[in-house]
Amino acid sequence: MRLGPRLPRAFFARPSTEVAPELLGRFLVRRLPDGTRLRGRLVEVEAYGPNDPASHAFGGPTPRNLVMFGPPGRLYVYFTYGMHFCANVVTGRDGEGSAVLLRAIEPLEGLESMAAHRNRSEPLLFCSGPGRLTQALAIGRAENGADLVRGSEVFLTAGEPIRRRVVARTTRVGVGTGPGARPRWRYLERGNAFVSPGRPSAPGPATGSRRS
DNA sequence: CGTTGGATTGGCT
DNA sequence: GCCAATCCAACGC
Repeated sequence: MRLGPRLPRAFFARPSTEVAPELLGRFLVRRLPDGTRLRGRLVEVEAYGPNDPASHAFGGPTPRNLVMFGPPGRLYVYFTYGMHFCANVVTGRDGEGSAVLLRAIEPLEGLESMAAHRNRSEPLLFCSGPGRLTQALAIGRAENGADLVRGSEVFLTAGEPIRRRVVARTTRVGVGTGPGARPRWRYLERGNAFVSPGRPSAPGPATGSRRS
Protein backbone atom coordinates (compact mmCIF):
# COMPACT_ATOMS: atom_id res chain seq x y z
CA MET A 1 0.00 0.00 0.00
CA ARG A 2 1.19 3.48 -0.93
CA LEU A 3 2.12 5.75 1.89
CA GLY A 4 1.32 8.82 -0.16
CA PRO A 5 3.20 12.12 0.13
CA ARG A 6 4.14 13.53 3.48
CA LEU A 7 1.81 16.06 5.03
CA PRO A 8 3.42 19.48 4.46
CA ARG A 9 4.07 22.15 7.06
CA ALA A 10 1.08 24.16 5.85
CA PHE A 11 -1.22 21.29 6.76
CA PHE A 12 -0.33 21.71 10.43
CA ALA A 13 -0.25 25.52 10.41
CA ARG A 14 -4.00 25.79 11.02
CA PRO A 15 -6.23 25.70 14.10
CA SER A 16 -6.11 22.34 15.91
CA THR A 17 -9.86 21.85 15.53
CA GLU A 18 -9.44 22.11 11.77
CA VAL A 19 -6.38 19.88 11.56
CA ALA A 20 -7.66 17.18 13.94
CA PRO A 21 -10.53 15.73 11.86
CA GLU A 22 -8.37 15.85 8.73
CA LEU A 23 -5.74 13.72 10.42
CA LEU A 24 -8.08 10.74 10.53
CA GLY A 25 -7.14 8.10 7.97
CA ARG A 26 -3.60 9.45 7.62
CA PHE A 27 -0.63 7.19 8.15
CA LEU A 28 1.55 7.60 11.20
CA VAL A 29 4.92 6.11 10.35
CA ARG A 30 7.66 5.26 12.83
CA ARG A 31 11.16 4.25 11.76
CA LEU A 32 13.06 2.50 14.53
CA PRO A 33 16.83 2.85 14.91
CA ASP A 34 17.25 -0.68 13.54
CA GLY A 35 15.33 0.22 10.39
CA THR A 36 12.05 -1.49 11.26
CA ARG A 37 9.09 0.44 9.95
CA LEU A 38 5.91 0.63 12.00
CA ARG A 39 2.80 2.13 10.55
CA GLY A 40 -0.81 2.73 11.46
CA ARG A 41 -3.81 4.66 10.29
CA LEU A 42 -5.06 7.42 12.61
CA VAL A 43 -8.57 6.67 13.85
CA GLU A 44 -8.87 8.88 16.95
CA VAL A 45 -7.44 12.29 17.88
CA GLU A 46 -8.19 15.22 20.18
CA ALA A 47 -7.69 18.94 19.56
CA TYR A 48 -6.19 21.23 22.21
CA GLY A 49 -6.33 24.93 21.46
CA PRO A 50 -5.06 28.24 22.79
CA ASN A 51 -7.06 29.51 25.78
CA ASP A 52 -8.14 25.93 26.38
CA PRO A 53 -8.22 25.17 30.14
CA ALA A 54 -7.67 21.48 29.42
CA SER A 55 -4.49 22.14 27.44
CA HIS A 56 -0.96 21.91 28.80
CA ALA A 57 -0.37 25.21 27.05
CA PHE A 58 -2.97 26.97 29.21
CA GLY A 59 -1.02 29.31 31.44
CA GLY A 60 1.86 29.83 29.07
CA PRO A 61 5.16 28.14 28.21
CA THR A 62 6.94 25.92 30.71
CA PRO A 63 9.92 23.59 30.22
CA ARG A 64 7.56 20.67 29.63
CA ASN A 65 5.20 22.23 27.07
CA LEU A 66 7.79 24.33 25.25
CA VAL A 67 7.51 22.31 22.03
CA MET A 68 3.82 23.19 21.85
CA PHE A 69 4.80 26.83 21.53
CA GLY A 70 7.23 26.13 18.72
CA PRO A 71 6.59 25.77 15.00
CA PRO A 72 3.77 23.51 13.77
CA GLY A 73 4.46 20.05 12.40
CA ARG A 74 6.57 18.85 15.30
CA LEU A 75 5.86 16.12 17.83
CA TYR A 76 5.10 17.08 21.44
CA VAL A 77 5.68 14.09 23.72
CA TYR A 78 5.01 14.22 27.44
CA PHE A 79 5.28 11.76 30.30
CA THR A 80 2.34 11.21 32.64
CA TYR A 81 1.06 9.06 35.49
CA GLY A 82 4.62 8.01 36.14
CA MET A 83 4.58 5.48 33.31
CA HIS A 84 2.98 6.63 30.08
CA PHE A 85 3.94 8.86 27.20
CA CYS A 86 1.44 10.73 25.07
CA ALA A 87 2.20 12.12 21.62
CA ASN A 88 0.77 15.22 20.00
CA VAL A 89 1.18 17.02 16.70
CA VAL A 90 1.85 20.73 17.14
CA THR A 91 -0.55 22.89 15.14
CA GLY A 92 -1.35 26.55 14.54
CA ARG A 93 1.03 29.46 14.28
CA ASP A 94 4.51 29.40 15.73
CA GLY A 95 4.17 30.49 19.35
CA GLU A 96 0.43 29.82 19.56
CA GLY A 97 0.52 26.72 21.74
CA SER A 98 -1.98 24.33 20.20
CA ALA A 99 -1.75 20.64 19.34
CA VAL A 100 -3.60 17.46 18.45
CA LEU A 101 -3.28 14.45 20.75
CA LEU A 102 -2.86 11.15 18.90
CA ARG A 103 -5.18 8.75 20.71
CA ALA A 104 -5.40 5.68 18.50
CA ILE A 105 -4.20 4.16 15.26
CA GLU A 106 -5.24 1.05 13.39
CA PRO A 107 -2.04 -1.02 13.13
CA LEU A 108 -1.03 -1.72 9.53
CA GLU A 109 2.66 -2.54 9.47
CA GLY A 110 5.19 -3.87 11.95
CA LEU A 111 2.62 -5.68 14.06
CA GLU A 112 5.18 -8.10 15.43
CA SER A 113 7.28 -5.28 16.76
CA MET A 114 4.22 -3.59 18.22
CA ALA A 115 3.23 -6.81 19.96
CA ALA A 116 6.69 -7.05 21.48
CA HIS A 117 6.68 -3.44 22.67
CA ARG A 118 3.25 -3.90 24.20
CA ASN A 119 3.76 -7.43 25.45
CA ARG A 120 0.34 -8.27 24.08
CA SER A 121 -0.80 -10.47 21.21
CA GLU A 122 -4.19 -8.89 20.60
CA PRO A 123 -3.90 -6.12 17.94
CA LEU A 124 -6.88 -4.31 19.47
CA LEU A 125 -4.66 -3.68 22.49
CA PHE A 126 -1.64 -2.40 20.53
CA CYS A 127 -2.46 1.22 19.77
CA SER A 128 -5.98 1.91 21.07
CA GLY A 129 -5.23 4.66 23.57
CA PRO A 130 -2.60 7.43 23.76
CA GLY A 131 -0.32 5.56 26.15
CA ARG A 132 -0.63 2.32 24.26
CA LEU A 133 0.09 3.99 20.95
CA THR A 134 3.37 5.52 22.12
CA GLN A 135 4.46 2.27 23.74
CA ALA A 136 3.68 0.23 20.62
CA LEU A 137 5.61 2.65 18.43
CA ALA A 138 8.44 3.15 20.92
CA ILE A 139 7.85 6.88 21.14
CA GLY A 140 9.28 8.52 24.25
CA ARG A 141 11.36 11.42 25.49
CA ALA A 142 13.81 11.13 22.62
CA GLU A 143 11.06 11.88 20.11
CA ASN A 144 9.86 15.04 21.82
CA GLY A 145 10.28 17.87 19.33
CA ALA A 146 10.82 15.57 16.33
CA ASP A 147 10.05 17.28 13.05
CA LEU A 148 7.27 15.34 11.34
CA VAL A 149 7.72 17.21 8.07
CA ARG A 150 11.44 16.69 7.52
CA GLY A 151 12.49 14.04 10.00
CA SER A 152 12.67 10.30 9.41
CA GLU A 153 12.02 8.80 12.89
CA VAL A 154 8.34 9.77 12.96
CA PHE A 155 6.22 11.28 10.22
CA LEU A 156 2.75 11.52 8.74
CA THR A 157 1.73 10.79 5.18
CA ALA A 158 -1.42 11.47 3.16
CA GLY A 159 -2.63 7.91 3.69
CA GLU A 160 -6.32 7.42 3.13
CA PRO A 161 -8.20 10.56 4.18
CA ILE A 162 -11.74 9.69 5.15
CA ARG A 163 -15.03 11.30 4.23
CA ARG A 164 -16.28 13.85 6.74
CA ARG A 165 -19.48 11.83 7.15
CA VAL A 166 -17.47 9.10 8.78
CA VAL A 167 -15.97 11.45 11.36
CA ALA A 168 -17.73 11.43 14.73
CA ARG A 169 -17.17 14.09 17.41
CA THR A 170 -17.39 13.71 21.17
CA THR A 171 -16.11 15.50 24.25
CA ARG A 172 -12.53 14.75 25.17
CA VAL A 173 -11.36 11.90 27.36
CA GLY A 174 -9.78 12.49 30.74
CA VAL A 175 -10.22 16.25 30.97
CA GLY A 176 -12.43 16.12 34.04
CA THR A 177 -15.65 18.05 34.49
CA GLY A 178 -14.47 21.66 34.70
CA PRO A 179 -14.24 24.15 31.87
CA GLY A 180 -12.80 22.38 28.88
CA ALA A 181 -14.98 19.33 29.40
CA ARG A 182 -17.73 20.54 27.13
CA PRO A 183 -16.24 21.19 23.69
CA ARG A 184 -16.50 18.20 21.37
CA TRP A 185 -12.92 18.18 20.21
CA ARG A 186 -12.37 14.43 20.14
CA TYR A 187 -12.61 13.14 16.58
CA LEU A 188 -12.83 9.51 15.65
CA GLU A 189 -13.64 7.28 12.74
CA ARG A 190 -17.18 6.08 13.17
CA GLY A 191 -17.42 2.35 13.73
CA ASN A 192 -13.68 1.67 13.77
CA ALA A 193 -12.83 -1.08 16.25
CA PHE A 194 -9.39 0.38 16.99
CA VAL A 195 -10.77 3.53 18.61
CA SER A 196 -9.77 3.62 22.30
CA PRO A 197 -12.24 2.51 24.97
CA GLY A 198 -11.72 5.81 26.83
CA ARG A 199 -14.95 7.46 27.87
CA PRO A 200 -15.75 11.05 26.90
CA SER A 201 -15.58 13.62 29.71
CA ALA A 202 -19.15 14.80 29.41
CA PRO A 203 -21.43 12.05 28.13
CA GLY A 204 -24.66 13.37 26.83
CA PRO A 205 -26.97 13.59 23.88
CA ALA A 206 -24.05 14.52 21.67
CA THR A 207 -22.03 11.45 22.50
CA GLY A 208 -23.86 8.54 23.99
CA SER A 209 -26.68 8.06 21.57
CA ARG A 210 -24.80 8.64 18.41
CA ARG A 211 -24.67 5.75 16.02
CA SER A 212 -21.29 4.45 15.16
C1' DC B 1 11.80 22.38 49.37
C1' DG B 2 7.29 19.79 50.10
C1' DT B 3 2.89 18.74 48.06
C1' DT B 4 -0.28 17.56 44.58
C1' DG B 5 -2.23 15.35 40.87
C1' DG B 6 -2.02 14.04 36.08
C1' DA B 7 -4.68 14.61 28.06
C1' DT B 8 -3.64 6.44 31.42
C1' DT B 9 -3.62 1.66 31.86
C1' DG B 10 -4.38 -2.87 33.59
C1' DG B 11 -5.65 -5.88 37.16
C1' DC B 12 -8.85 -7.10 40.67
C1' DT B 13 -13.53 -7.10 43.17
C1' DG C 1 -16.61 -0.35 38.71
C1' DC C 2 -12.65 0.71 41.58
C1' DC C 3 -8.02 1.67 42.41
C1' DA C 4 -2.91 1.11 42.52
C1' DA C 5 1.16 1.89 39.84
C1' DT C 6 5.06 5.23 39.66
C1' DC C 7 7.41 9.55 38.16
C1' DC C 8 7.94 14.21 37.91
C1' DA C 9 6.32 18.91 36.38
C1' DA C 10 4.08 22.68 38.27
C1' DC C 11 3.09 25.41 41.95
C1' DG C 12 3.00 27.30 46.62
C1' DC C 13 5.64 28.60 50.70
